[in-house]
Amino acid sequence: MSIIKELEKEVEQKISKAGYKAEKFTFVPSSRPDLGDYQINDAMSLAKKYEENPRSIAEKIVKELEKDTHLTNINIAGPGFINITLSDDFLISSMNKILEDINNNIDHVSPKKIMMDYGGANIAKTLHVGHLRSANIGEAVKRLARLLGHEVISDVHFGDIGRQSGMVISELKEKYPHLPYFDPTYNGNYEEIDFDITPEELGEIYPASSIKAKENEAKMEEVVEITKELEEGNKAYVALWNKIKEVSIKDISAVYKRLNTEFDLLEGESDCYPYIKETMDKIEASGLLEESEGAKIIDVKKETDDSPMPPLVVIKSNGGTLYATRDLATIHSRMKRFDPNEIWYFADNRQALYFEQVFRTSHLTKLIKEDTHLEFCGFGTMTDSSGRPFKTRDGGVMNLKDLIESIKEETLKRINIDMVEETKREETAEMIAISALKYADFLPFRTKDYVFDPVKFTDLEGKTGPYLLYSTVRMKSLIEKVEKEGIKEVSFHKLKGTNDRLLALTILKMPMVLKKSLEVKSLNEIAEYLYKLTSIYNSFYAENKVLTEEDESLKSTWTALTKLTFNINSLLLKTLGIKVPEKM
RNA sequence: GCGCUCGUAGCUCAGUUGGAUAGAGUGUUUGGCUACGAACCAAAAGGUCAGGGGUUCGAAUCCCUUCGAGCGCACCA
Repeated sequence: MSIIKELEKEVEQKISKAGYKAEKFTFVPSSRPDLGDYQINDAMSLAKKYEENPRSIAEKIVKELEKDTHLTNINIAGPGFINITLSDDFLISSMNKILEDINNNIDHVSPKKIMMDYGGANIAKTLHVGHLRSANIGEAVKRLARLLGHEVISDVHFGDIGRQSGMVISELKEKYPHLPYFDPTYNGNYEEIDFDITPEELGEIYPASSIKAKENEAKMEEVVEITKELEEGNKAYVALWNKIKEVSIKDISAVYKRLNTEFDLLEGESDCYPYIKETMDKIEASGLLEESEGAKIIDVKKETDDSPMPPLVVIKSNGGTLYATRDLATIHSRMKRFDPNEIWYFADNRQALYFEQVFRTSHLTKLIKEDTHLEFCGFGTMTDSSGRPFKTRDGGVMNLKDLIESIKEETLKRINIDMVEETKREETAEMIAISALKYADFLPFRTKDYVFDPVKFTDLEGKTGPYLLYSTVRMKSLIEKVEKEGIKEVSFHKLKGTNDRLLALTILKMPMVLKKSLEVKSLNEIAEYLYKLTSIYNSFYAENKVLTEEDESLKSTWTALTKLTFNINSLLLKTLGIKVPEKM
């Protein structure tokens, strides 16, 4: 348990010793740092419950709190706010404990087995800026969940089948009609056909096809037919599709790697095919499947619904599967193979209603256990400055690789060439560019739509990834210099100045930040916290000269403070999936 | 039409299980490299929290309402 959590429990006990039982006990960092470090707001709400003056309640609580030697300057303000200050001795011993083991600053959870579904890249398309959020947020939440003690299995869940496949094949047929894949009389081995396609070309095929199919009914009919034949195992189409998948997955995986996004499972929608029959048998057995206009549907309305809830189509009227069929079969497959307690899905908010339908169906048809928790973690859409989903000038969406390259180019110009060896500059620029991209993506709250402004991502100053990296690298450099010079020991002895104390207090807030972030599955608070901690450190850094400090115990304390901040930055940046270079 | 989400500084965003004086970055103005690394630090200015009403000791936060924006509403994913 974290030090601050232990203190919180202690304070809660004091309140009950004073004779009160708070319903919503609040022990939070003070909004008035001039009055104290922490505040307790319960006297006001207790006043109503116990029909007593809030200030007299506060006084009784204060009397108990005063017995605690960790706390000083306990005072009551306004209608009954209790302000308390942590003693320097307490802060110093806390900092030493955390320096010794950072787990003293983390509250672990009771472990669960969680499957996380994020990434969701589409085989038919190259990765664009819209794929950033799912990868970044999913990966970071995974790392955070593991840090706090959960067992997590992540799956990219490629969109590797469905109408998009039909779109691509149909377009290739139009573009390369001579290919043997489209020759019904072809007798040879489809695997040996000499045909290559680049990721770039692939990137153009799908949008072209999609536009045509929207305008041309005959084209759409062909797409639907090809999709169905592919699903049913048409050898030519399967061979062609496998080739496309190979090219595309290789390309996509390389970008994910650059984003430090790693998956335990590189499965796709099509991997659920062996489970579709079992899944449909289970759904059928529930007796809830109905026929409607030729399709098979499930009514997922609830009596408590106060808005319309459309039924979920499970099998199309042409007998084919669709997104929902495959998501349900994937759930069945995951339950059967991994038996997780929870499954979390990271996808665009616009899919919220759809997932609600799938989750209800899973419960109703008992594809999952009674207590299996399915959760949709939606994220906001990236829009342009006028609020519409982001498009580049020519109407397409910006390619993720191009974006990374443009940030990298900017970064390369600013690398400190005296510090970074020539052979490492490329790698360093990559790390800095990725940090800029990822950090900017974490700052807005998960569910909020946000404006894609290339300038925002390419910013290298202010509240940015490069700022955090630069400061962290500088801390490391300082620690190395102090150690090289020779120092007897590194630990906290005394706090001097407001920044030392502020830094210690900020460090103690870390457990709450981590806990809350995992609860809401958003990284913005961790991102803000990192900036806050780093900027306080930088003020401290500008104010004090550690290296030349003559007071031995102060030098030791300041080195310890630098080390601790560095350790926390390293841990949290790693959790966000951001790598720190040696120099920059 | 029904539903969901949202509206906070010039711009981009935090803050919403109700707490004290609404915060950052950026931009603007100004100061600091003979310096443990200036991708840094210090300071100023910038607000009817979309408008109105209500609940209460207390509202950016909860409820009602008006205006504005985005999204979703069965065989796409």
